[in-house]
Formats: sequence, C-alpha cells, structure tokens
Amino acid sequence: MTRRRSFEFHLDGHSGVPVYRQIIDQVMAGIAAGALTSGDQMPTVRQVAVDLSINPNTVMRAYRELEIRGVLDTQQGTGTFIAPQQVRQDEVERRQRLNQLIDEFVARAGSGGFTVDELLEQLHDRATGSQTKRR
Amino acid sequence: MTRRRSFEFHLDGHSGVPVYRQIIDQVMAGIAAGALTSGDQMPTVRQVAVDLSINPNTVMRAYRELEIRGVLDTQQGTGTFIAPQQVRQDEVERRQRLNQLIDEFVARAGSGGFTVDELLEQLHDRATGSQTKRR
DNA sequence: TATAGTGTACTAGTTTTCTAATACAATCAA
DNA sequence: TTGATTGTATTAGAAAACTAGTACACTATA
Repeated sequence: MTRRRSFEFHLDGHSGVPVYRQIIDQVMAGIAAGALTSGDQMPTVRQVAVDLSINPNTVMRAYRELEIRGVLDTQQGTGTFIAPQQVRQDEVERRQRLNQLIDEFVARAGSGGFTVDELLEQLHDRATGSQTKRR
Repeated sequence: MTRRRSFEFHLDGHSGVPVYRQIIDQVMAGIAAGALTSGDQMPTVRQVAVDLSINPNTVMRAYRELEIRGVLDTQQGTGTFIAPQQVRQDEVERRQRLNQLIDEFVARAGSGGFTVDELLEQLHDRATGSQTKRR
C-alpha cells in the first residue's frame, strides 16, 4: 500500500488570513515549488478537516476555488488531484492572463517606489537561483 | 488662481470592487502612469464625495489607507497631496517588500502555468516598451 | 449488495467589510 | 473674529465573507 506521503497544511491562526485562503496559498506555493505536480492526490477534504480541526466545507471551498482556476481536479467519491497542467489554454488567452498579472504587479510595485528594472533584476536572481534548488 | 486641473475618479458600479478600493487603485495607477507626482494636490474629500455621489468617509478611507502606505500626505484643513517619493525607506525593508511582492507574483503566475522565464521575457518587453511612452 | 471512503448541498450564525449620517476640528483668508 | 474650506471622529446599519452543523450523493472494492 506504500501510500504516497501526502501534502500537509499548516494554519497560522494569528495572521488574520482566512483559513480557506491559507489552504489555497499553500497549494499554489506547493505547485510553484514543485512539491505538488500533475496527478498528485491531495489530502482528502475530510482528512484536512480533521488535521486542522476545521469544517469540511472550509476545505471544500478552497479546493473548489482551485478547481475553478484549473489548478485542481476533483472527482466525487474518488478524491482531489492536481490538474494536468493547465498550459492547454489558448495561447492568446494565455498572453492576456499573463499581461493582466504583470499589469497588476507593475502597478503595485510602481506605487511602492520600485522601478521595472529593479523587478527585472530581482526576478532574474530568482530564476537563476531556482535552477540549483537550494533549501 | 489658475487652479491646477485636478485628478478625476471614475466608478464602475458593476465591477463588484468596493468604491474605496477603486479610488485607491486609481491613485496608484495615476502615480505609476506619471499623471500624479509628488506635491500634486488631490481633489478634496468633499469634492470627490460630491462628484461620485458617495459619502466623504468613503473617500477618506481610501485616502487614509494611501497615507498609511506613504503614498499620500494629508493635512487637516489644507488638503491631501501626493507624498514626496517614498523611496526613502530603509534599504533592507525595501528589499523585503520587493521580495514579498515577487513571491506573491511568482506563486500566482506559477500556479497559472507560467514559468519564471516567461515572466522575465514579458516584463523585459514592458521595460523597454515603457521607455518610449507609447499610448 | 454492502460498506467505507470520497466530495457536495443546504442552512445558519458570527464576524468583518463597506458605506452612510451626522457632527466635530483644524486651517486659511478676509 | 468670522466664515468658508479642508480633513476627522463617532455611530450605525446593510451586505458580504467566513466557517460550522448536518445530511446527502457518488465511487470503489469486497
């Protein structure tokens, strides 16, 4: 039965960040970090609910939102899984999404007094640094 | 008295975005776009309230949040102004903020199926494109 | 079929968010 | 000082966000 070690969530009760949002963030971070990849089964709604001492509905809300975003894939009666790469969107739409992300990013950074050059520099470091996974 | 032409806000009542947030966003966008610069006087709380048919408190809430962020500078009885460049933060703290911004950005983009390289490429285009301000 | 495991729907209650009414306080100029 | 202009405080109420209780429905396996 060599059950795959499943992802674990941790709650910060003092952050003020809603529980369901913390779950979402941790899934996204897990994917971004490579800890979660296509096809991986997520811990079940009930399991998470028990582990974190919260209501199943709260877990479900997080999972559902992630499913809507195309990040997760849920199958009633079976489980919830990491979706098979959502890179299949139309390329045009993909561009738009990317641009939207960047718009928001630049606006926030801009009003924070950061120049685009700074963003580039820092992001570049991040890119090269992530090649040699240092932990 | 050649009153300086003041900034104008526009509300989108169908977006679901809170009014005070729309105001904040438009100020930030204005700054990022260069339409608002250090020392510029913002339209008064009351003026905005009348123009948009909302309560002065709603405007104030937006202005206050921006003041907390260091974006605006308010003086009771006088007016509200664009703060004199908040680039004076401590360099360390500045780095942290930048990193935080980038963390969030990368996480969101990552779960959206975008690679850091893509971000870099697109952002780079943005940087060079913004040199020759094309509108 | 039976049973255990999975996600889901419905309902509801508390908390927080968002906006408004209204009155107060500081500044500037006449 | 007076009056006009500016931001501010207090209070309140409607709406939305967030989580929980509880019962239901689907799926796989024996």
